[in-house]
Amino acid sequence: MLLVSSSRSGYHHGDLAHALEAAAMQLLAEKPAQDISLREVARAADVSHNAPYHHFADRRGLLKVLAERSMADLVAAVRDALAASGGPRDALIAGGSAYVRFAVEHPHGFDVVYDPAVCVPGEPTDTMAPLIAELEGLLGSAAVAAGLDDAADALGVWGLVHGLGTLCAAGHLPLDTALAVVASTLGRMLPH
Amino acid sequence: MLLVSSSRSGYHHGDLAHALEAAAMQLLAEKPAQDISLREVARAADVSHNAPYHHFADRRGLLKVLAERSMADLVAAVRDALAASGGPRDALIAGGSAYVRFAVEHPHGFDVVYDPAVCVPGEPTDTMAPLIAELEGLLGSAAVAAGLDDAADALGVWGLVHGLGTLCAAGHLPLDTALAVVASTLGRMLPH
DNA sequence: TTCCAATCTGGACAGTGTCAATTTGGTGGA
DNA sequence: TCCACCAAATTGACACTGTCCAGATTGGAA
Repeated sequence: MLLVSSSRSGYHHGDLAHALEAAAMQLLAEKPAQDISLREVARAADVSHNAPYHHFADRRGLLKVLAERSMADLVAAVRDALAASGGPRDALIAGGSAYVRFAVEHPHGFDVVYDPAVCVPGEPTDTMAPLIAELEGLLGSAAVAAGLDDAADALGVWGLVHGLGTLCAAGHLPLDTALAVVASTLGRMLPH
Repeated sequence: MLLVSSSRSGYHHGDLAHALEAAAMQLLAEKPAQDISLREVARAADVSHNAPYHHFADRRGLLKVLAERSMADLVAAVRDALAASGGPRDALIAGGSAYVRFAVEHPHGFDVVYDPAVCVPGEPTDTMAPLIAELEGLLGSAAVAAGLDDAADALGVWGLVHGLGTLCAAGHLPLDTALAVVASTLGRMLPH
């Protein structure tokens, strides 16, 4: 378990909020958010067990930041995949595949993004809300460009890749199977 | 918070395993599995904080049983919906809708079923494995009956309803929207 | 330079999962 | 009938957690 480079000069840390965030993201790569304790994060940042409370309201506050960072990464992965692809059909499949791949490669980050105990869509964060909107927008316009024509179709795409990503991350089906299902199911949905 | 009728006669409980299970299922209707403590369940069953250890290996053991019971309920809901419907297309849509509805109506039960920290598909339980197989079988044969033709299609159906159920339970879209998406997306997938 | 507000520390408390040692009460064998 | 035994349940203890509180320390503004 690596420590985050703290560069402390003395009593005051300087940029503890980011240090804690970085330490927590490192832990999130190894274990589920549920198993990450505030004290553990404080220890990793080489700071007293109470220091985090000056930068996050509580444990949930930290997890919210982890969710925001993870969501930004997820959106970026989908955005890049969409941009890198040729035709609109391939782009939609590539975007969906990127979504599934992210869920499998960053299972704990993916979980915390959609954990209702961390982020309640009813009370969206200023950072999280636009990210969700962007994700829906990316999938929606990719779906339209590929030949689908309404909001329900876009949500269908989201639901499909989200479900496959979740099942895949939980170990219920292997990644290559999930990716094949993404391609074939989207292929069935699209007009041909 | 109701106590489960314990009918204790004395020092020995008689059927503590089931009493604990019932108490925990009752708690699961109100709060996520993550927030249910072993001691709380023991208290609800009117028993010492260590009594559960004679019936479950540890906290995870209890949660596994909750997952098995919840999965049985989910499978039953899908099975009933499939059986109650007329044509094969309607049946598939009804089964998918039942899946989504279960996720929304029993969000904590649905969560614990697919929580990789509770049930790892790599080491399946004797009770859980056949339930998962039955669920896949139900969705698979319904998909085939409706006109889809291979395993990938069946997994696509599962992925779609699982994703929509998860997103819906997490509050990312309302139930009626999700049900409409189930119908329209499955309609697109099916040959017409 | 003085003083303040933000930051960090230590101590404390209730709650938790789990281990260990102990008590209880029914059951099978003499 | 009695007694030894065993599973079930108990109390006690420990380390760990989130969070509240009071005090210490600091950088920077007045």
